[in-house]
Amino acid sequence: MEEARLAVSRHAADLFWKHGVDGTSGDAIAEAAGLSKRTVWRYFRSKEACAEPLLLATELRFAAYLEAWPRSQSLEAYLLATMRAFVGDEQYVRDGVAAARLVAMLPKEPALRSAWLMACAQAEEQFVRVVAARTGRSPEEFDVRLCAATAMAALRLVDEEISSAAINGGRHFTLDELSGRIAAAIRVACTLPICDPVED
Amino acid sequence: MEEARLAVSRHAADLFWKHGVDGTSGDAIAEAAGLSKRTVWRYFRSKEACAEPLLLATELRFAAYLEAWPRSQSLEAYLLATMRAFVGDEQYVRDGVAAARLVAMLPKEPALRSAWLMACAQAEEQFVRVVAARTGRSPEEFDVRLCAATAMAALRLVDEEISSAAINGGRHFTLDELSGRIAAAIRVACTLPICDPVED
DNA sequence: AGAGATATGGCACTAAGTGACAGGCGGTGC
DNA sequence: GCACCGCCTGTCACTTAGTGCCATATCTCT
Repeated sequence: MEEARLAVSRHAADLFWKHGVDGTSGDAIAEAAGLSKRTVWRYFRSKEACAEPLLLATELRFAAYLEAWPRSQSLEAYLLATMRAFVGDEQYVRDGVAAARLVAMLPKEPALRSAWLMACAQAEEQFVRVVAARTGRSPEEFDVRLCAATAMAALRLVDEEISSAAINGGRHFTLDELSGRIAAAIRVACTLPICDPVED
Repeated sequence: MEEARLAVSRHAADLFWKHGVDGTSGDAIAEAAGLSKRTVWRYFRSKEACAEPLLLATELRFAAYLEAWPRSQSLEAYLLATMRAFVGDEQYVRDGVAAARLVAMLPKEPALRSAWLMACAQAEEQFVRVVAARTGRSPEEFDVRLCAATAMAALRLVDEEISSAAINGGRHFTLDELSGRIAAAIRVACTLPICDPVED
């Protein structure tokens, strides 16, 4: 079910990238995904929303890995390690490129921006759990949610910057650069001390 | 023009509040605003987007006041003073209540959430300018944008919490409480030292 | 007065999105 | 084996969000 939505999202992202959001119809998405229009509208509330699962997938896998973040490891070390693991996963890399393309077209496509922000908002939820786990506090606490929100804001900014530089600017990034910039931004943004090893 | 959009937005927000987003049609908004449907769709790309100007108005007036933030004053002092000024402005208060209502219905109305996030994203731009001015750095710098993003994330969270408590929970807030909580959250979230008086 | 830029309305039209009903298909009980 | 169930999907008619195109009003500049 969630996997099916993601599959549709991959096709939608591809079409959005090739023809723009306005240039791709709901019918085209349905056809590319091999589904009836009706089913597509059952999966998504709107055309832009078709982009969400793909956008979310990248952030979510990221967050999912953070859930497994050992308390004894620093953010930098863990991030670099997980990103090394990621590049072995072909699907992940493909999704990452597709997502970056979408993010890179945000300035031109206001409709995509709302999908992007919605995806970030969902990923924020996941972050709340990570912060809660790492600080041993409740996900309801304001400070916990605040820390998750600022961390997510940092990740979003870095993502936007890197995606634009890579796609529009043709720049290249090494894994160390990528994980380093993400970690640095998150470290600065976090309002709770979660980035360094925590003792139990 | 911008004023006209805001006027439509006020009517739309009212209808959204009364009948829900799905329960209000574009025609209804147009009629309430005394405009043709055609003009409404010229003003807004989508139905949800009709909510943006109102949502934005509150944050933007807030940010506009921050632009005038004297370098010698702390965040807390200035916020309290400006909010005292705000309550004298009837229109502002009405808009604030209407905006709070919309924010309070976010959990039930996914469509509104995207409008809300878009408004926050726009307000973030304004924040970038404030942070740049107060630190004497360029609005292009990553650190400046990061600080604006985290501050905006804090403001968003507080807004969501307070709106929900006030509208859904029937709670009451004094000006000191309001400005205090906003200031506290922003102070914690900021990644650059803009909250205290800056010497020139 | 007349040319041009800008804002609006009217109306036909396209495309996004929904409701209602009818299968298809994998369990589960017997 | 079959009847039953819940769940997902497709079809098709339908509503409503949203656009293209042209006519008209208003305003400004000369």
